[in-house]
Amino acid sequence: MQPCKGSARVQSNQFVIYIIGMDDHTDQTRKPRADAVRNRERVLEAAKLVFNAGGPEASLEAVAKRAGVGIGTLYRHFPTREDLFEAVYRREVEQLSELAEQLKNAKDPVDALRRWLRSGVEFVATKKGMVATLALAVQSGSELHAFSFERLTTAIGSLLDRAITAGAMRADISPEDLLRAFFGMCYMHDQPGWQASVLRMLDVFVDGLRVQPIAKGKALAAKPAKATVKRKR
Amino acid sequence: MQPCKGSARVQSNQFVIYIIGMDDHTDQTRKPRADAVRNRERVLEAAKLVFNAGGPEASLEAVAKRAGVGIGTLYRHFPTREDLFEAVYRREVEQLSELAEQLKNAKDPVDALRRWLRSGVEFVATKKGMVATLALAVQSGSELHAFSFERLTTAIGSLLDRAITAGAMRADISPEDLLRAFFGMCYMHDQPGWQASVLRMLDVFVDGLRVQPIAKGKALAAKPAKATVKRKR
DNA sequence: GAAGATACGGAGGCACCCTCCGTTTAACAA
DNA sequence: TTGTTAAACGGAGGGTGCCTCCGTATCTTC
Repeated sequence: MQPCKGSARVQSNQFVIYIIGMDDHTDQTRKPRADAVRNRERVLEAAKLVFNAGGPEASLEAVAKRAGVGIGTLYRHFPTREDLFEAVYRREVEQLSELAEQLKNAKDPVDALRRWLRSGVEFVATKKGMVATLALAVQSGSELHAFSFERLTTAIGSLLDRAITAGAMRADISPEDLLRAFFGMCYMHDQPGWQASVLRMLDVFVDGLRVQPIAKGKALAAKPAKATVKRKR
Repeated sequence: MQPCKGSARVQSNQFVIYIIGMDDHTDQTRKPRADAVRNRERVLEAAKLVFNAGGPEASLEAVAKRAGVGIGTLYRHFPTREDLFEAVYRREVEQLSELAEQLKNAKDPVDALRRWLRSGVEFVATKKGMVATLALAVQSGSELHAFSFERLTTAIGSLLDRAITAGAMRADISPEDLLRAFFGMCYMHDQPGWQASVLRMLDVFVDGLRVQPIAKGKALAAKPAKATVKRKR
C-alpha cells in the first residue's frame, strides 16, 4: 500500500515532498513521474465534478472513468474514499480557514463568529458535496482524515477564544462542539429552504452562546450585546 | 409491486387493514395469511438487531438471513430500505411523540421543550441506529417515509407553539427548523463524548430560543405580542 | 379436499468495491 | 541514445450487496 518502498511520501498542500528513507540509498530525489502528477490532477478534477453532481456516495469507478484513468490508478493515489474527499475539498476548507483568520480582527468577536458561520453556509450552498462529505469522513471516525476537521476546528477555535476572552460568550463550549453543531445543521441541505432555515438556527445558536446577562448576575459587562440581541434579520 | 391486486393495503400502527377494491369483488375480507404476519414480525425483529449493530447501511440480505427468510420476502414486506426503517423505529418515534404530549402540561414551556430535546438525546443514545436512519430517510427526500418526521414535527411543534404563545420564545422558528437542528446535532453520535457535547449544544440552543429579556421581570408581559408579530415567515 | 389467492425463496443480472499483478513508461545514468 | 530500473498504469477478477422475477409452496375459503 505504500507507494514507495524505502521512502515515505508526505503531501502538503499542492506539492509532493519526498523524504528519503534511511535503509537503502538508491537515489536522492527522483523527480515524481509526470504521468503520475497529471493523473492525480485529472482524478481530482473528475472527482469534484462527480461528487458535486452525485453526492459523496457516487461511484469511484465513475470518477476513474471520467478522469480517463484506470480504477487501479485512482486507488493508488487515494487509497480510501475519504482521502479523495479530503483532497477535493482541501482548497475550500483552507479558504474558510483563512476567512476566520481575517475575521479575527473584527471589532465585535461575537459578530465575527456569526459571520464566519454564515459564510460557512454560503460555502455549503455552493460546494454541494462538501458537508455530507466531511460529515461522512468525521462520522466514520477516521483519525487520519482529520485534516479538514482539524483545520476548521482551529479556525473556529480562534474566533471562539477571542469571544470568550472578551467575556462575551460562555466558556463551556469547545470548538468541536460548535463545529459539530454547524455541520449537523447543514447536513440536511437539499431540502427546500434549508439555507434560510440553517441561517435562522445559527442565529439562535449564536444568541444562545452569548453570556446571558440575566443568568449570571454579574456578567453585565457585555452590554454591547444589547444592540445585536435586538433581533436583527 | 402492489401486494394485492384488487385492493389497497393500509398499514396502521400494528394492524393491517384491508380496503376492498371496487373493480373486482372476489371476496370481502380474506384473513391475512399466518405465515405472512409471522415473517413480517421476524424481519422487523431481525432488522432492529442488525441496524442497531451495523448502522443503517447494514446489508438487507443480512437482515433477511437473520430473520430466516428469503430476500424476496423481505422486499415484499418492505419495498424500500426506508420502509423498513420506518417500521423498525415507529414505536420509538411514537414514544417520543407521546412524551411531548405529556410535557405539554408542564409549567414552564421552555423547560418542557428543553426536556423533550434531552430525552431525544437519551433516545438516540439507546437506539443507536435511529438518528442516522431517520436523517437518511429525511435527506433522501422521500416524501412517503415522512411518517416519523411528521410525527416528530407535530410533537415538537406543539411544545414550540406553547412556548411562543406564552411569549417565552422567539416566534420565527418552525418545528422543522428545530427538528433539523436537533437531528443534525445528534447526527455525529458515535464520536467519543458526543452525548455531552450535544447536551451542551442543546442548552445553548434553547437559551438562544428564549425571547431575550433585557430587563427580565417586567418585559415579560409586554413581550408576547411583539414577539409573535415580529417575524411571520 | 379442491381451488384459487397469496406468499415464499433464491437464482440471476447488475453495479460497485477493492486488490493484485503483468505490462508500460518515465527518469536517470552511462 | 540507449539501457536499466523504479514507479505508475490499468483492468481482470473475486467478493458483496441491491433488487426483480417467477416457479413453487402454503394458506384460506368454500
